[in-house]
Amino acid sequence: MVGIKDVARRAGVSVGTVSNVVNRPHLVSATTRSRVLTAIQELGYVRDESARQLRAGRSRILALVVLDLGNPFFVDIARGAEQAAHDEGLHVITCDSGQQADREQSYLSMLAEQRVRGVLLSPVDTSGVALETFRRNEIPYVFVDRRVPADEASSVSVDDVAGGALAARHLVERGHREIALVNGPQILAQCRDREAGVRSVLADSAARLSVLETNDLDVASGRDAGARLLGMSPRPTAVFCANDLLALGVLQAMVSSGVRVPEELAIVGYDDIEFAGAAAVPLTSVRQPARRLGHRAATLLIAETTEDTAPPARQTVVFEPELVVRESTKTVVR
Amino acid sequence: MVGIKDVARRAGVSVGTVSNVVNRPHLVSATTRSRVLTAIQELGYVRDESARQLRAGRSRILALVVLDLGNPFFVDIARGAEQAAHDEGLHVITCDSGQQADREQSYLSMLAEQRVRGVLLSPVDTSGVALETFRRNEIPYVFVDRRVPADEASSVSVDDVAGGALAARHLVERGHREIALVNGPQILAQCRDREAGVRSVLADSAARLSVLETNDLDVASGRDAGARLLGMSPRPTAVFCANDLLALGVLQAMVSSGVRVPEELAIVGYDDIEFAGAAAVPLTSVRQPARRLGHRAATLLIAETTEDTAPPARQTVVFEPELVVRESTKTVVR
DNA sequence: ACGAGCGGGTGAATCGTTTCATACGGTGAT
DNA sequence: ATCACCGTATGAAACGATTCACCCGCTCGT
Repeated sequence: MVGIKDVARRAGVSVGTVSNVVNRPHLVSATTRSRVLTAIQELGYVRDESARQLRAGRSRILALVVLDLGNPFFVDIARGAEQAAHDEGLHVITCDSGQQADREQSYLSMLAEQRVRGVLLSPVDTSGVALETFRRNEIPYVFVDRRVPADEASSVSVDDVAGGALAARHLVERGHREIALVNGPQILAQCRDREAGVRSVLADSAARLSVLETNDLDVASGRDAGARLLGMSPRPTAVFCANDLLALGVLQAMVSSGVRVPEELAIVGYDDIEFAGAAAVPLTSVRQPARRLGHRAATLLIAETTEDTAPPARQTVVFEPELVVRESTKTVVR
Repeated sequence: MVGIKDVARRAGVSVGTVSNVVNRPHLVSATTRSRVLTAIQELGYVRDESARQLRAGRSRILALVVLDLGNPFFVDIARGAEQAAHDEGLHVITCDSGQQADREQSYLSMLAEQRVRGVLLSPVDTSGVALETFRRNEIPYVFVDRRVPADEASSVSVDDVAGGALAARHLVERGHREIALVNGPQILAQCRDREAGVRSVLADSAARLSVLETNDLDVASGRDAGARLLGMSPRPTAVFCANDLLALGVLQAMVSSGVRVPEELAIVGYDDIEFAGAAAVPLTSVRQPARRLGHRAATLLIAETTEDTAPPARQTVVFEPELVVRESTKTVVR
């Protein structure tokens, strides 16, 4: 494998000069520079980032660890983050923890060993012990889609309590009195918060809430929940699902067993992924600004890594969710 | 930042011994080992992969470059690849080229600089010049979802010609005579092949084909194509879309302008992503074994990187697609 | 005429790890 | 008594790039 020494020999200069040509071309005379550049061309020299990084002590890579890449919501976050990173000449690598604490931990260890420049994290493990390593080694991290106290770290999130409330209020206003919540696992703060939002609204209403908890936040779990929903009595007239994948699963279960949506069951989802509007019955959903979330989080993280002077103050950014009403809740009860 | 030297000092041993504790524990006596391990614990030592890699000459990372992470098909490929890599103690980083040759090139350069162990590539750029670097530096690569001659590289793909034919035959058998193909850009081999499959079937039939080409393979492009479709006369009675995202877009356009599916327009998609079955009208689609694709490709790649003896023979794996019939083509014409 | 300053270039030290030749005390065979 | 060997531990060389102190040959100001 060709290294900087080979280039230097070929061009008849020292390795220092080659390095300068690559990194600070203005320090090198035009003639030498072109001689070096042709040598690089001819040999097909590609610089070795690991050596570069060893010397520099840190890499040019940001990491993003998400809960589920199968959820387009997180893909959008990734896109926002990548865009912000790209503008700074950094790269983002995205890791899918699949909502499993051990996989998350495995990725985090890997990232620490890689000495990534910083980490964007949408955590499973709420305890934060996994981050001890980063703290010790001064690798900055920013939480995405999860609010944390500002003294702990910066975070960029969407107000999930408000989002849950938005959905619940909508259903109550439509006249529903038997409402179900199909929620993901309680370890996820998003799920806890959305439920809290729902409860805060329903407490002041005449509506009754039943909660079905699923293991995963995916379509298959939604189908299961849908099946369970069908067996309930009294059967709810409306269901709020903790995300759109669940909602699509529930909807599939209804369609396949001939239950009409929204006449017999109204459905509200969460995230407003692109597929929500294309569903069997277009889904009412709580929209989150995913791309902006990712972009903003990456921007914050980058600011923390470029510590010209003092480390910048931690920030807690909270976006507001927005209700998008579609067919799946078009009916009014009573 | 704490390094191996700090650990060595703390434990009162040499750096070589610390390295042995971490990498070949059996070479170290139990007492020394535990002394070193506690030192590691106390100091919170995390080994530096870049140094490790510099010495080793290559990393423990595989890369996967896909056309569009917004397409669940590629997410499934990624999952399959990750699983295969994980079993070998390797990690996969996934890059989204967004079907743009320049972004693809940018990622490939980055990966070469990182000296990744190998690359799984679903290429935009058909020319393959981008791979010159990998060839020179002996970084193995395997094509995913794209067949190439075996003397060039291994590849794992699905027979797109057969897939296109499958869809077309299905529509012809249903009695359709005016068929439209909503296809993605011709630079993508997948699109060319699927079209070829369609044409091979329609040539022997009484059906007429009109082709609408889109710039991207996403839902928005599908909506546009749907709108164009509505303006055609005679209007096709069936449409085959080069992937499910396009199909969902077309379907949305039909629903929002009151055209009944499948009565007025039958739709066939491609990939059979999870959302296809949950669509407004569940989509007939050509299923591809995405996970197996990724898993097999990674397995092949790994085999190429562990060159015990001679480099293994290049392989060309081609899976067969499968038609999944749903509501969107349930009608019979005439 | 002499030193300061400058553009352009050099080469060695450095980053943190792995690995390999070497050392050393002890044991068993000859 | 000598030697070979074993288990264990050591320390230095290597990996490839960056960086920094230094050097050389010029020009310019005084």
